[in-house]
Amino acid sequence: MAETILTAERILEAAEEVLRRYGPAKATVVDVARALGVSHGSVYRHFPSKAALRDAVTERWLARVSAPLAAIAAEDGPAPARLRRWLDALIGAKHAKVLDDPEMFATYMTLAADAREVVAGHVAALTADLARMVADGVAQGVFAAADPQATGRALLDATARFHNPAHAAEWSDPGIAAAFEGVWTLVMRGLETRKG
Amino acid sequence: MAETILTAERILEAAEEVLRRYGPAKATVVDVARALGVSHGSVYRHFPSKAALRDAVTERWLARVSAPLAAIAAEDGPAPARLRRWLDALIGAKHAKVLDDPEMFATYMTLAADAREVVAGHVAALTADLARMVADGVAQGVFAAADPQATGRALLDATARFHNPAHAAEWSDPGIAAAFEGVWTLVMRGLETRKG
DNA sequence: CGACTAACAGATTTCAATATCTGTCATCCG
DNA sequence: CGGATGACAGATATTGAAATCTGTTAGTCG
Repeated sequence: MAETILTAERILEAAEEVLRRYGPAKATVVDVARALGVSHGSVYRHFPSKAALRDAVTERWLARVSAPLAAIAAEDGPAPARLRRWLDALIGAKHAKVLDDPEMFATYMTLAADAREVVAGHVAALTADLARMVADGVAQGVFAAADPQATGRALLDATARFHNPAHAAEWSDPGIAAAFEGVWTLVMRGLETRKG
Repeated sequence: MAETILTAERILEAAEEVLRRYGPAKATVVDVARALGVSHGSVYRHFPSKAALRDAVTERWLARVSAPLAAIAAEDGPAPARLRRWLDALIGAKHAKVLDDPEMFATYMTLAADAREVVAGHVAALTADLARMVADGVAQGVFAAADPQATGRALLDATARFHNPAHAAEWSDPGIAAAFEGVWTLVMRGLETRKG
């Protein structure tokens, strides 16, 4: 299997492993090439720069987060429960990642800070999921929202403390779950259609 | 004036100036003492450690932010407008600080990261302001909230993107004001009493 | 011919020596 | 005697020379 042809995919695999081992500060293109048994020049045939390689690693990682969420957003059934499931999945996935591999999480935070464009795409995908569920809720007559896209974004922003990595240090706070319930209650009340 | 007796207050003043000049990484207790024309041993008569001195500087800074907010929270009049004024003041103050002295803002972010307890007190003060306004709104019959304290905290959390320094990099985004309006609309709708 | 290598220039990082800092304390001064 | 000093030990930071890395390209190999 070491005889396989060198592909972008194999390079990404090796880059992820090298990042896991050495961390973002010490992982070099030379290390990645060494792990693959090729010269570092070969890596530059597939990625124009170290930054591009890191961006691609980041994109893969974010895709693994957003794929299952898109599946939830696309489900049938009542929008409110689906929205809750989606948020629980997003928040649960993030919290689990910090818990069971804090160093790798810190590594990805560093990568993401340098990959603003890739992150913007990820945020757009999440917003689209939320907008879809809001629109579904409006169609079902359970949500009131003039602009589902804007409301989707508002939901993402309002819950930032619970899923945005910038707040990761707060996730070990014992009151974090209660705090999320507080925000959930508030925004659900803001989303619901009025009775009477 | 250089003949004034050495007080904690004068040390804090000098420490702030030294931090402004050298930044958090290079500012030393020796620098502070030098600025005051005393030996660094004298500084340790007033503060038990460099960390305690930094904490005190941080506390002063946070107090300058929260004092005007407490005044707004304590005003009379309709709670919704007051709440909006309070949030505008908080967000406006933070954004102004980054805009007109980004380096000092970064310095304070570094200090705050090491002064978790002091920051917790600041957050508690802000939450108390919000809880008070929510409770006032309930008394005025314009807000519905079972637990004003929890709802106050939910408001702070839901608006974190717009005032928490961890998000400072996003504040130059041209869409940030619109994003705040989106969250404001959503949470106000969640706060209002239901008609009919 | 096309994937890969290897050598290179300039930029960045590492490492160990040197200098500075933190926190303490015996001592000094008014 | 209360407030300040300055010298000290151990920890931390700075510095500059040497090593390594990034990105390019001329050239090798199948």
